Amino acid sequence: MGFSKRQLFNASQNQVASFTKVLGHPARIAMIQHISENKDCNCNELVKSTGLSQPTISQHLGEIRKIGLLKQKVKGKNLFYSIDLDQLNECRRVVNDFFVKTQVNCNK
Amino acid sequence: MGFSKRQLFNASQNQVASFTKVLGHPARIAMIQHISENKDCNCNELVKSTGLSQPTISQHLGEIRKIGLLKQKVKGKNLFYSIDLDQLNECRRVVNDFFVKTQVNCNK
DNA sequence: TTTTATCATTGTGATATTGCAATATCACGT
DNA sequence: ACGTGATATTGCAATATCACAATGATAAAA
Repeated sequence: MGFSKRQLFNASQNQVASFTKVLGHPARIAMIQHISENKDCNCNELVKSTGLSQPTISQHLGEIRKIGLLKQKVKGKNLFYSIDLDQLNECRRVVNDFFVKTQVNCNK
Repeated sequence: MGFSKRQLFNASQNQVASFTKVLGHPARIAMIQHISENKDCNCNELVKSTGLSQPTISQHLGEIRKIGLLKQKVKGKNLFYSIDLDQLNECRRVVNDFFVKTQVNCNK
């Protein structure tokens, strides 16, 4: 095989997994942190701060964008990235919900 | 390539990523939920509840065990799994910390 | 002792991910 | 128009992940 059998699981389970999957790489964690710490952060800055190549960074940015965590604004030839706070909160809520429910169930 | 360049990132970033990576698969989310909802849950029960094969479940259990989320006790030929609540809380704390810090940084 | 039940491990095929070089695109400045 | 800088896309190689069949290990039951 090699692929995930998503159809076996419900929407909520797949949602938690799709959020956490994107967070499951240290480069993406570092990138999200860097973007949050530096207003008007562009791709080149992420390349420098991580030590990864520009295509690799661009690809990771695409993954982060897929779950809606990224906002971008064009300024001339530059693209400045920032975190979509609403979606970050949604992501946090979904993941935290999973933790809380699991914990509550354990204590029954 | 194909491997992650962990050495480029700090311990905290790698820790968040290693926790979320394990949660980044719907089968493991479903398994953790099922274990939390059913005291004295064994491997066979997870096979039935997920629809995945026994070796696959065993492999996922190994991943969950790696981050310390699993406790197990032998009862005859059965192995009963439960969630390690302390580690679940630790995991929750680490992940939530990431969210909180990111959010705070965004608002500066 | 043989069978049966439960779970882990190993081996394998299929697919996904990671990372980068090369190239493409696009907007600005000259 | 041309060159330059910033980012995305493509193509590729290396590695990791996912899933399962086959097998191994162990302990209760027959």
